[in-house]
Amino acid sequence: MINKEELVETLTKGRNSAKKLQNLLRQEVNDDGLVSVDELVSEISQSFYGGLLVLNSCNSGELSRVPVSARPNSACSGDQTPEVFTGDTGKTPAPAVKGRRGCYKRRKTIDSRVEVSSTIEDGYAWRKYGQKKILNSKSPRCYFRCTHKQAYGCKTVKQVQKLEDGSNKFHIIYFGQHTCRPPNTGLDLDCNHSEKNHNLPNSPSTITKNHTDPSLKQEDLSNKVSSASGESSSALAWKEMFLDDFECCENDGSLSDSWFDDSIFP
DNA sequence: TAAATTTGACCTGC
DNA sequence: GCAGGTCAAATTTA
Repeated sequence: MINKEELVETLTKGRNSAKKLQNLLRQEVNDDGLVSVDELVSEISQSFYGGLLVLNSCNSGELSRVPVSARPNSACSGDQTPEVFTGDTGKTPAPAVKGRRGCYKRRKTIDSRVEVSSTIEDGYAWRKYGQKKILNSKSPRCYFRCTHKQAYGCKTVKQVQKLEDGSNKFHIIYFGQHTCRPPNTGLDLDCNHSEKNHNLPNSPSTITKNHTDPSLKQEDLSNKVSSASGESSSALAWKEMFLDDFECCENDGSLSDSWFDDSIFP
């Protein structure tokens, strides 16, 4: 019997080590050698990622999500997000009452992936741009786009909806892949803009601020943010933070649909 | 004061 | 016609 969780962890660790090795080699090889080093390490990285995908494909349980830090960075070189038109749709839009509101094209479900997680945190910074009550669903659906959409044209969006099976988990659908830096790693394989990305604020504060207990004092929230914004462990810290909130509410019996309605899904 | 969130309006696709 | 997805003004927050 394979301990899959341990296997995923091991593969992820191996892949991260490959990244570090690449960064080290980059400092020591000349331009001629750089290409082959990059190719080699990328191949290693892709192999790890492929292994993780295989694992996840035959796993519908807790391992249903590939750790964000293990995603291949190749996505940085190409934006596959379905185009969201903000103006020119090919058709002549009816004159809007206010500006050009609503001139867009609905995204398709291709290039999307689904996750079920106990937390909506994934290490990336998201900005909420909408919320919608869904028919026959108690929980509204929230819409997020990458915070770096403007800065780097990262068109990744995600939809988050609380599951109604009583598991307090979230159904998350991602559209497109990030063209900004990987989450909280500080390590880039082949992002053309890796240098400037390293200076980007990428804390998950955006998405978490309104997704924690609203009764939380501001200084407490700040403390949690700062303590969770470390380079290597921030994702874990934020996950723990969420779990703390959930457990806290569960313990006093306040973790109910109304809790989500008022805080995460007001 | 800038950035993020909320929320009603508007548009697309089925 | 309806449900869902996105926009953007208003509001809130740091």
